[in-house]
Amino acid sequence: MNLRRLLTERLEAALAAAGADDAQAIVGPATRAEFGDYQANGAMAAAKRLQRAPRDLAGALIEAADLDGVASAATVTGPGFISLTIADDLLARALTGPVIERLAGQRVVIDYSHPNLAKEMQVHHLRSTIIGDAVARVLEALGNTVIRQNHIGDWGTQFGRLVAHLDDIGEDADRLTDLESFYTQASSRFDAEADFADRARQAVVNLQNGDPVTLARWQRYIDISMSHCQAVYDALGVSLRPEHVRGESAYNADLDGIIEDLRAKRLLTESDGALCVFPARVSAKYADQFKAKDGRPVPVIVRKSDGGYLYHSTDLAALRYRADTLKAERVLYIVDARQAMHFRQLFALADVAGYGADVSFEHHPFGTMLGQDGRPFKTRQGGGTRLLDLVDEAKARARVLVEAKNPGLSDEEMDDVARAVGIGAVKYADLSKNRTSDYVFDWDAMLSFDGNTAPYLQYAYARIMSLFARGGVDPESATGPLLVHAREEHVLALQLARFQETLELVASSVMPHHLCTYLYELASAFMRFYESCPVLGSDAEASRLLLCARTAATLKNGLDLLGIETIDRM
RNA sequence: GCGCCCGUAGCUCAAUCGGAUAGAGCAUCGGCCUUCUAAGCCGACGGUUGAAGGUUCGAGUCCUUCCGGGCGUACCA
Repeated sequence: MNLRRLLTERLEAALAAAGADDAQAIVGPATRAEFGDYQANGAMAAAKRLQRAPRDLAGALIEAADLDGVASAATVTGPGFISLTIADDLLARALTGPVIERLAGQRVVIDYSHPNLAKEMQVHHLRSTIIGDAVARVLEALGNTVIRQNHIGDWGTQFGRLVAHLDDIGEDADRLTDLESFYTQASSRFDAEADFADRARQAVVNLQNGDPVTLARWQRYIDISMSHCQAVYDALGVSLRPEHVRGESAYNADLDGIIEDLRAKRLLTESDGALCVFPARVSAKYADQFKAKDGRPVPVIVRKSDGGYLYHSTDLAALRYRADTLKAERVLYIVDARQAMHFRQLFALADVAGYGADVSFEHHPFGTMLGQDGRPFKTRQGGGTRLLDLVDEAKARARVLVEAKNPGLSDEEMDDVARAVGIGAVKYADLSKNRTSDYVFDWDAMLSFDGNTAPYLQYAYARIMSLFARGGVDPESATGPLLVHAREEHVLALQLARFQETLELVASSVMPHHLCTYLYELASAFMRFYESCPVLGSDAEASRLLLCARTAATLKNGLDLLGIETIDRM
């Protein structure tokens, strides 16, 4: 049940009846507890249009709106706010319905993770991978058909030297367990050995020409590198699988056709030997965009002067594939904010070429991951932190804490808790931030288990499960009915009923931190309830057990959508 | 130079379409375990939202200028 939508519908019907047809009710959580549970701010703007006194209109809307069984109180406050308190009967119904309501969904392609297979996964791959995965899970849970696309970097000149190096040392997998040093070796040989550099360049040509032997070597390298990525996904609890991979190389065969199509549509201009599209020239819509410093239009190069292709070409082919073959209605690119210009150009290119005209293409950027020194993580010189190392360290640090906090657990349980807590902390630290600006990678912040963190949520869950274990009650059998007496019970029930609207907000905004904030507030509401309201053996036991069971289910569902484990004991 | 993004408490971050007295956590200080896990709860302290104007009944949010930071800016991705 989506309370926000319900209130919006009821109030907007009243607004329409009052003569303001398309006026918005603007319903949201109340900013202060004294103003009830929700507030509607739309009366003031509508009053201006209708030339009425805001407070009078707000009062009339409360009279006219069908709020029976929805709001137990509705009052005009301040200059014309409508303050609403949700009826406990409605909360009782919300708490016995499905935890997540599936809606009529869309076909949504999500492009995320996209590691560069030339090297091992580094911490700067974390954000796209984790954010994209959470978004994919939320959209799926709400009834969308989600198509994950791992657009891996598996093509380009750097693979020439890797293939040449692999050629020299043989396919000894042992030498490839450390991709990082393999890449470094290949790079330094490329710089130092002239004949090696020649063979590396020849390998690039052979790859592009489809030479079977070179392709086999390349495939061997890709397979090994990809299995490293899969190990990271598995360790992180990321839902990406090999079948979601569709890398840059998959579009090779489409590139010539893309160029021919652009040529046929008279969009191409040759400039310094390169084939370009000038969005500012071919469409009045972009006349004021893509300008250089001197005001001249800036081109998007789709084929280099040497005949080679660039990522604009590959991304355009991928875009067309997603629109035409995958039949996407919405395509989400979870990519670094530094690529914002690239995506503006890409979407403009698709627009003038007529690809996916009725598809919503959306770039959802995130800030760069910085080191403690405030500088971006170095990747080219191999100065980054391997993701697999990060996972191991997170588990090790969590394990130390678990041993200190709860020595009574078995060794196996401690491993489970350390994994769930350590990895959960790392993922949650990233997911809980909205910032499109930069993000400081900080071990201490990630592994600090206080405040708005995964362990706090996991602990709340474990406490509830412990309560059910102690009482010998199956959470499934806790069906109420809900009877609200204490203030803490109302607040907790209300927060539980807000899960649906929160998920829908995450789906539309593509911002998982809203779910984190929600879960943190839910856990807080539960902790306060738990401190002040005895459950087992109380007069209100059945109702309170329902609140506990529903909180546990919501925490588990919510954390699962974030890709974070829950444990029954910690 | 031009373009995009950012600037909120000592620190890390919230603030949904422009709403009411800008909220959390950490840190600091003070309380609460003989009953459901103290990885918890309660309280105190902490703000000219970078600056100045403007629009509005109402601005952290929108507009202008300036200051500071990050990123991007035709053949890397």
